[in-house]
Amino acid sequence: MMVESASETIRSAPSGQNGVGSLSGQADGSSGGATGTTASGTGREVTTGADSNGEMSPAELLHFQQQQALQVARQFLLQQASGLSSPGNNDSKQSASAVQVPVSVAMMSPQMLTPQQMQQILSPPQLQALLQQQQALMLQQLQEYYKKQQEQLHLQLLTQQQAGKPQPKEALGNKQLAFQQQLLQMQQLQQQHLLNLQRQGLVSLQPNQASGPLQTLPQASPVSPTAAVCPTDLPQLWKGEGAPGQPAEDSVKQEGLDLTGTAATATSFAAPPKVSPPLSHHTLPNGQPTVLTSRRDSSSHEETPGSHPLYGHGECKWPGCETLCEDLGQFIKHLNTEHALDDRSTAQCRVQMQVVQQLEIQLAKESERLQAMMAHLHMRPSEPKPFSQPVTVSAADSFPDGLVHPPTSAAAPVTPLRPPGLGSASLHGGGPARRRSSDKFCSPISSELAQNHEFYKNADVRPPFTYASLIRQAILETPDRQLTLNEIYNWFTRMFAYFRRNTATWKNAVRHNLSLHKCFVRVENVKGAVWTVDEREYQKRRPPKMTGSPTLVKNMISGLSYGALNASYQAALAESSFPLLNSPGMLNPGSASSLLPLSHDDVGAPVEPLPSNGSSSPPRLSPPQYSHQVQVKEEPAEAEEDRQPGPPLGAPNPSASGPPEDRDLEEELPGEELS
DNA sequence: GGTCCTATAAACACGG
DNA sequence: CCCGTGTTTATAGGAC
Repeated sequence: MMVESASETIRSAPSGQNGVGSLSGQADGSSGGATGTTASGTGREVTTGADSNGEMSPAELLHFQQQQALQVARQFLLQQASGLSSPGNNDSKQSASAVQVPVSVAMMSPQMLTPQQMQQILSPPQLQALLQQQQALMLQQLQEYYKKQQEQLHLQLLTQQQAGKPQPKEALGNKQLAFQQQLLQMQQLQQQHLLNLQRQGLVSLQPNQASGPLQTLPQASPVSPTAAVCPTDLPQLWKGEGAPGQPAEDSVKQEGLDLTGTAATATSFAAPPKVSPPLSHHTLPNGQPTVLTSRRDSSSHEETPGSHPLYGHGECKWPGCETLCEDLGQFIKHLNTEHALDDRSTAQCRVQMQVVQQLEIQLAKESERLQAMMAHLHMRPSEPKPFSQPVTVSAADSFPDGLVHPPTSAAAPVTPLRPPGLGSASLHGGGPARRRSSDKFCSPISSELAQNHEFYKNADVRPPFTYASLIRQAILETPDRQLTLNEIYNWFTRMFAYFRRNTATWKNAVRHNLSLHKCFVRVENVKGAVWTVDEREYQKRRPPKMTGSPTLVKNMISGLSYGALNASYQAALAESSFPLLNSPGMLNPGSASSLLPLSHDDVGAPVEPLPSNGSSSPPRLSPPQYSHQVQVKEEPAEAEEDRQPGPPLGAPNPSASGPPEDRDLEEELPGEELS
């Protein structure tokens, strides 16, 4: 989809690789480019089990099952995510393969799209409303359900007691057993719910089959999940296959649900003319690497050579699109034509992103619940939670240094699987701690980078940042805030697989940028020259525009301008039949801004670094004011910059280190006034 | 259509 | 002379 335009802007990979810059050792072709992996790695996690309970204590059982439920949820999340990212991987109508991926992936992958970004994309009010609704409903539902289960349990116990087992001892034993069973049942039901949730995206799964493995309990669900819970307004989310008789399709249909499902249900399914429940079906693009057992239903497309995540069962899995395609080729064609980069697709993408986020939140909640349960039962989670996230998803949103980032399935296609729990932080060569400090005044690029560090590092993908911003980032990541040219080179190659491969040209570009932009100041040193960043200059020159990943940028921009957002988003909503969101009331820019820390990417967000200045009329600001603001922002950097260049390195010429700044200031202020 | 910004390519200067 | 580093110029595409 978005690839097309992307390739347009990002003019392919540098063709003529004259061996000019011999970066000697560093260009180890280790990058390996976009080799396999894909999201397939998800398939196994949940392995059923759960049956041999006989010896487990209720608490253990509980824990175990909760874990499973969580895993299932996780799976679902991953799939959702992969579904998101997938579209970009194949449709390569044009060429520039290496380039395309990044853009599209960057655009859709949750990994790349940080929660913040997602939030940017979706108007805060929308998000909030969604979240709240969904959560409320889910909670309500679960609570009701569990309540009922417990009641039932109680009842059963009573019954048993009344039935009067002669021996008290046995009675107790029975009681326990009953409890265990009940617990197990509850857990299984819960798991089922989760599975349903997952399944909804999988059109293919048949209710019976799906439930098969689960129905290990004899008294399996006297109370069908649905029945138990079922307040009519319940999100279909849980409805799923609760009712055996219900055709999978049925439940599937609502899949739009989770995300909005709630909302949608609550209001009504005002399916727009064109596409009905848009989000529906596709959600789980193709292949669900399935969680449970190895059901073949979903068929592991991922693995199949000629598969596409958005293509399955002969039809396009794009949200709201069920176009039948005979073969992959036809599908690709369809994809490129029908789902090209446009407002609609973009918006749909956003919606999908929200779906994922939604699920993440749910997972977090479940996780929290588990912990609470465990705590209550005085159990300490024995097994290391594979996905243990900070329980509160919101935490991820606010990552101070943008290091934490949830499910990374998005990057799956290209990056080596990384331990989910592991933030990219740990991988940061430079050292997270160090960066942390600098982040304060680093542009968001840092967070973006931090979050997707792994991705860029391993994927031969062109980072969606300008050379200037990258160089700056490299420099600012340094304690000294200064780097030699060669060190900058190294940073590039270290941080981006892309720059490991396409050497020559970008080095030239780096040099060119260093020389060209006033924001880069060259400081003579004992051992040579180092480059530093003049934040003032850098900030000054940002407002104008942005380049890098056109699509990404575009999206970010749109995310910033509510007008655009609303337009596209509503378009999507219309198609997605999310009436609730569509209601004007939901879109409230005012609250939006207050809720979201609109952090833009350095790439395209001129505003961030200079918030106060963000009024975007820098030049107009009175000199004192302007300079003041800048200084405040910059102080830390400057301070270091001032000292570092000189003293630490021997500073033969103190004039070199100190002056540059002053000089700049002098030079700049006038310039500002002029502009 | 003009302007600004960025990317890319390439020529050239300089010093080690 | 080669190489790395810097500087500068030219060209092209995208965005406003």
